[in-house]
Amino acid sequence: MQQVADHAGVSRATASLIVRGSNLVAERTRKKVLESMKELGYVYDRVAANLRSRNSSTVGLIITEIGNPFFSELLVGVHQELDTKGYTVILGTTFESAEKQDQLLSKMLEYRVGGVIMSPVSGSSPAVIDRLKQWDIPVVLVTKEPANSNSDYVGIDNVLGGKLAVDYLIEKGHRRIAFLGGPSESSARMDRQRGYIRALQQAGLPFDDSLVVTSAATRQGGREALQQVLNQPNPPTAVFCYNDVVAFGVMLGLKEAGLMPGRDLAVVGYDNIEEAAMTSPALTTVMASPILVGTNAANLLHKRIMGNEDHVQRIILKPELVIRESCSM
Amino acid sequence: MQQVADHAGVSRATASLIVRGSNLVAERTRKKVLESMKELGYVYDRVAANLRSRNSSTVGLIITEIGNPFFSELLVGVHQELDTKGYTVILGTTFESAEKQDQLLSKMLEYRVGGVIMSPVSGSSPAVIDRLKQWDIPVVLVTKEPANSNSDYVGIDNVLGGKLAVDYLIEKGHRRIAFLGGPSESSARMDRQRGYIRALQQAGLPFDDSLVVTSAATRQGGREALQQVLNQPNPPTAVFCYNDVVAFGVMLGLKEAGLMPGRDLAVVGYDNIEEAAMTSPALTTVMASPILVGTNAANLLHKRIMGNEDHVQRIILKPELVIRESCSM
DNA sequence: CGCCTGATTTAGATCGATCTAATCTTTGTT
DNA sequence: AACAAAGATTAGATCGATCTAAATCAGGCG
Repeated sequence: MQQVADHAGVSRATASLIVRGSNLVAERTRKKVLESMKELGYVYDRVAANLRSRNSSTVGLIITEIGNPFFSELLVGVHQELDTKGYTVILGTTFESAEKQDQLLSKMLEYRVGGVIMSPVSGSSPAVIDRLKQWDIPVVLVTKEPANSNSDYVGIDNVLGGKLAVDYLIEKGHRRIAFLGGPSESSARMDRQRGYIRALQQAGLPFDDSLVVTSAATRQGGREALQQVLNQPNPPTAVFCYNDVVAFGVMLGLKEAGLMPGRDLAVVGYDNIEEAAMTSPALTTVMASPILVGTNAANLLHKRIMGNEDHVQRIILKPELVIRESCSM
Repeated sequence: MQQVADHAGVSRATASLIVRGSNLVAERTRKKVLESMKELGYVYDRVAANLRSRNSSTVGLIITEIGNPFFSELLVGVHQELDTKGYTVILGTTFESAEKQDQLLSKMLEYRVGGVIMSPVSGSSPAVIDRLKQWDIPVVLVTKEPANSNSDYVGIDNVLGGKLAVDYLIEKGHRRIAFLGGPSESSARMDRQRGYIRALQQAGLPFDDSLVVTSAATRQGGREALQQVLNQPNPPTAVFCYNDVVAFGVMLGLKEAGLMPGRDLAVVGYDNIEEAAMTSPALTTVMASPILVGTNAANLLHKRIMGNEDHVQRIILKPELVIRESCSM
């Protein structure tokens, strides 16, 4: 920058004003300096700039699992939205490990990010988040939140989602409905289960806890959960799955057992990831619009960083049931 | 850091040595300073550190499309590998726009990344990459490369992949085989087409260019390409698709037209993304192991950054055919 | 005890920008 | 013509670390 300034016959300070697009500077000088920059092939050092000005233009995104399309779609939403606002995203994945999550948060601190969007590891305490807040780094939680965390939150009405799914199954005539998959400590899972129970109660159906199985939120988890429930003396006629990925595992497991999803067992998923429309039978599922969660979170974080929001926000998106063929009995 | 140093009764320089894990410092002092850090809640400022020491510990990853599972799996590979080596990934998506790609490269420069892994936009010239090299920033290209770029490259033997797929279809008795989808300028697509043509020639089959259709590398693109080829007077009995996502679109289109993939038209994909095993019928496809591409690229970049590689590397992974049910006629 | 050697520690400059507060130029007013 | 107000520019300190080269310290030896 010194070189540019010298070449254009101005001071460093003036050159600095220009790269920042200040209107304090005369049009003639601006042109002159801009030319010098082009001529010398000057590259702005955003890192040095951030160091001095204390505002970061980078934000951290911490998710629990990158393999799950729900999160990669959420990433798309966040990324798109923040990109247009001029932020740079630095990415971290916890793989559901609290230790990794701590490391990542430390890293975000060390990089002095302007804010963080995170989906906390199931069962993590609000303390980890307070660590960021202590440094005045805004945090927006997505999809899950630790009990009584007092943070901005963007998520999905999981109780409603669970209820929608199970109401539909009941309406279709099912009376033994299982709830399969997902990690037990996850707040999202607990809410979906709450919806499940509420629907049963409302229909006067008994709650049978042998029909509720937790597992990893993966295909493999879904397969295993299905085994447990299928081997019972009185197996269910329908299953509501923690998410679409689990549902895929369940369908895979059914096929392996020579059973036909939709005919021999009704299956409902959750998330409505793109692939849900492509399986056979196409998956009936609760639409959670991960991209929308992402864009909302990004917008909220942006406002927070700008200081345009004063009190804690909670954005709860309403899910909808997408009916396809996996329960057409 | 000044505060920590004062509190521990040492100088800034000593404290700095300690955070960097130097062995020049006495064990007793180290302990003392580490304690002061804990007590004062000190947070290392990696940004400031990078500014002075000129080595970045962040690397850029530029991909063309985040929605495509091929890339999100590649991202997983890169991310995992670089994570363990202590790098931080900053992410960019070009959406196949050369302009966006330029912007992203500028951004990477401004952030003084230590290196870049990128899948260049189809048809981009080597000039954009030279811009980085001029600043001594190592670049590893993945999956596609501009004509005579002289860079490190990790990719898949697409000619072989195309040949494997079409050989198989020919062996199954097909004689009219289409090649559908993908952007025309993409080097990956051109190579797969080359393999397709080679297989036809070897079997003494004629090349009919009305059976080759380009499109966006998306589901929708696949659907559209299918229409074109299906409305012909003499439609094909098998299609080889540019990638799995396109193949999904094709299968969707077939179902919409009341046709059954595998029975009425054989379908082969490319990539072997996770979902390929889950569709119905399960997709026969060429396994390209995006994760492996990612980890290889990450390793190569790491070596380059360390200065452990002297001459240009090209890593070409050999694909394999994964036979499932989508051509079981 | 003084000197040398190797192990520790440190002062001060530096990375590339921004910020503050002051200075230098214009322009407008009476 | 004198002076104030507005407009444009700048010197020098600063952000939080690292680097260089020099200073300090401890132990061993003649």
